[in-house]
Amino acid sequence: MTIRLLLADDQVLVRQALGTLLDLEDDFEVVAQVGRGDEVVGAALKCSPDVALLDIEMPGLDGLAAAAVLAEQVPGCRVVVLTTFGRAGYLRRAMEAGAVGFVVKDAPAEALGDAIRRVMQGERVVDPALAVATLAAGESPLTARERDVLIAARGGGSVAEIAGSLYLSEGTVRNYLSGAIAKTGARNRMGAVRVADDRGWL
Amino acid sequence: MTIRLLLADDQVLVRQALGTLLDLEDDFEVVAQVGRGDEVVGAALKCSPDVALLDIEMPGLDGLAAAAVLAEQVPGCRVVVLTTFGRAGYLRRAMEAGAVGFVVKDAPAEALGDAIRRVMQGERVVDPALAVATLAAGESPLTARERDVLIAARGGGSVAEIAGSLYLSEGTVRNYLSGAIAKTGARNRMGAVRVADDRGWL
DNA sequence: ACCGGGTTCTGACAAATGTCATCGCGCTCC
DNA sequence: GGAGCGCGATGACATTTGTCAGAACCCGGT
Repeated sequence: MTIRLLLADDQVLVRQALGTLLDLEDDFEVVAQVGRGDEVVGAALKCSPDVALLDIEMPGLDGLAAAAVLAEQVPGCRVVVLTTFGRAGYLRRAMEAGAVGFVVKDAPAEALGDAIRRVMQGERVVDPALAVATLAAGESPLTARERDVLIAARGGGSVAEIAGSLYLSEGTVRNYLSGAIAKTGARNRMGAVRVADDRGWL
Repeated sequence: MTIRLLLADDQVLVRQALGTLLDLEDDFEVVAQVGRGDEVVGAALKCSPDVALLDIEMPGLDGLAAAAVLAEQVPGCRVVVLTTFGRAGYLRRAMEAGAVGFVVKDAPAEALGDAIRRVMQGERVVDPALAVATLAAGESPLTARERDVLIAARGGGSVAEIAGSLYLSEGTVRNYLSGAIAKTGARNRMGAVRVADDRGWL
């Protein structure tokens, strides 16, 4: 009984290479490959894979959102997030989205096959070091609006532009920014954006 | 006569997958795999590959710097840069560093094998669309110091911190920053960092 | 009914940032 | 040898940011 796999990664070369690698294992069979997040569910419905390996950075729909939709619409398919960055917030959000495994791309190749087999046994698989880092980063202390403002600030606009895009007054934006700067422990906007982004609070 | 390959990429999983994929081709043989830029030259000297495939983002020494050293110390080895981002400035710098090929990771797998075979024929291989984008982005208009200041600013520090780290006065830093903001067409530091980074000027 | 917290605003203030003119130094190119 | 350019600095200035206090509103919980 082979394990049927769906592979989603926007980098064609990486996806094909990974597909080849996994197909060489006797008990794996790659039944679908997609390059966009919004193609994941369709492919899963058609090919009914046992496990979906999702990258996070994808056009259309990001891997975390795709994982959430998949968990809801194709409950028989287990989700393993396979991504470049072991950023703390990603892991948290992946788990909230219903993923049962989380593998970073700089793990050795055996770790991936191992993870797939273990999630098929019903286990949850996460790199222990990453799990610790996630707990250390903690829950986001930002309010919803502070988060919005930081996201808008990420593009590099002035307070006036941020205010315009969110339909807020400039003073309000400055207040939220001030709060976010305090909560992140940064000393200015750039630092706050950086810290919040790294911790996965955005 | 098989083509001997050296593979350098910091993500173990991607590297192994790529190695497997390439090894399946009859005329390729992966003779060395490394995960750090500063291991490239040593491995090349020991294994004398015909072509080195280098990722840019690597710890130790970045792929572009590694390419330059390699071109100088192991002239018999052709360099193909294989990277995630088709950022304009990367291509320019790769060529200056002596690379003869440039492949982005979201090209189809055949493109990679094709590129390797063509550089072995003495051709230079670059994705045409990327070449156009590079010409459009143009040469960096930044002076060396403006570039330094922007790099220092990327971390999110204040003018005082940047000045301290570069041993400059605060006024001087403000002047350079001002010049960089004007040249990038941005309206503040964040925008300037963003634009310059995207264009590969950093 | 009251309290607390998040949202939104205002106004005021200090600090940081961005702009400009100007200077001197050293280098290169003609 | 002078013109031009990048580097480094200074000082003055306007603008933008960041901080703080206060006030109104809505909502959920006690």
